[in-house]
Amino acid sequence: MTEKLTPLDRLRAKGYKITPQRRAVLQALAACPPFTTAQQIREEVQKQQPDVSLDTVYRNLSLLAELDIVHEIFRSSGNVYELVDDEHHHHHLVCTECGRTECIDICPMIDTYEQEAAKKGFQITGHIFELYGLCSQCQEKKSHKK
Amino acid sequence: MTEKLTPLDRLRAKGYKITPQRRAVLQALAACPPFTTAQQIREEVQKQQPDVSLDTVYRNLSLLAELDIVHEIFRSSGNVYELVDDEHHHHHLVCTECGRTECIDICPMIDTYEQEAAKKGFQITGHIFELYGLCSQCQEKKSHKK
DNA sequence: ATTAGTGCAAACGTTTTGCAACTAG
DNA sequence: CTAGTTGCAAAACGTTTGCACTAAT
Repeated sequence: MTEKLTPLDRLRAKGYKITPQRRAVLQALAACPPFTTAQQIREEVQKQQPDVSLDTVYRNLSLLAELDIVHEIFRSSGNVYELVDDEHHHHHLVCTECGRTECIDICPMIDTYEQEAAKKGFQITGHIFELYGLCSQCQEKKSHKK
Repeated sequence: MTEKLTPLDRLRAKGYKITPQRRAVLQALAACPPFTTAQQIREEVQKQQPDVSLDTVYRNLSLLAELDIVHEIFRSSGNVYELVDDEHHHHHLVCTECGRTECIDICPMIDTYEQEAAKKGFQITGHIFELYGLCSQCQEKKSHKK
């Protein structure tokens, strides 16, 4: 079993260099909640390394996503990122009005899907499951308005 | 039971006007496969109404998405759209290398999630479930390369 | 020494906007 | 008539890129 390497080790193993910027991005990812934008990650990074540019953050996030160290999730208002955490796999419940996000611990991913995908020749590498709805506050606002 | 209204009826019921452009967008959506970009929809629209502008297409897609007549799905390279089809509810299996997309008919959405969401005060309005993987062709390419 | 990584600025593509003209109801 | 809708052009936004310079190995 080849596992439990730290992100840094995995980078090294692939021949990537460990720069202060890269370390900082990884630290920022650990410090940020799930679903953080590149901008927010940059702000977190800059607390420690004030001169890291936004494009370096993007380049590193792309690299980390490629290596499956972070999840990259697409949103209309920009992509969001979160450190992959196999220990605490979870999904999200997002309010479509205000963006409030809650975690859901139940994962719908079952063997049936692997099989279904295999039938079509696919080898599954990941999945996204997101629930959309209205949080209690936004439900109230809506009912007042109408 | 209030249902089975056509998209046009639903627009009318909400007080929106039925313009030729709006009709054309709806027709284009019906003619396009799932996961179509705004650009592609515009091209389809222009086959019949050559002068429809891209921003009109966007405005209508946003409106239709708000009314739950179309699904708007976020992709890093731009959002994609598909007509909501309650008869054939499905999810997608996307190749992360080439973008090839297959439909999956099994839906993971079960009452447990509604309950889980309700506990957190959310009222669920929708969900996204997407499987990512490598299609057979891209699996081959990858194994050759390495 | 060599190659990967960085910062800068400029480019890119998608989506949104302000506005004046238009049109469906 | 008049509120909603359109087309245009320009702007906004997140993201990517080319380049010369720097730094990790």
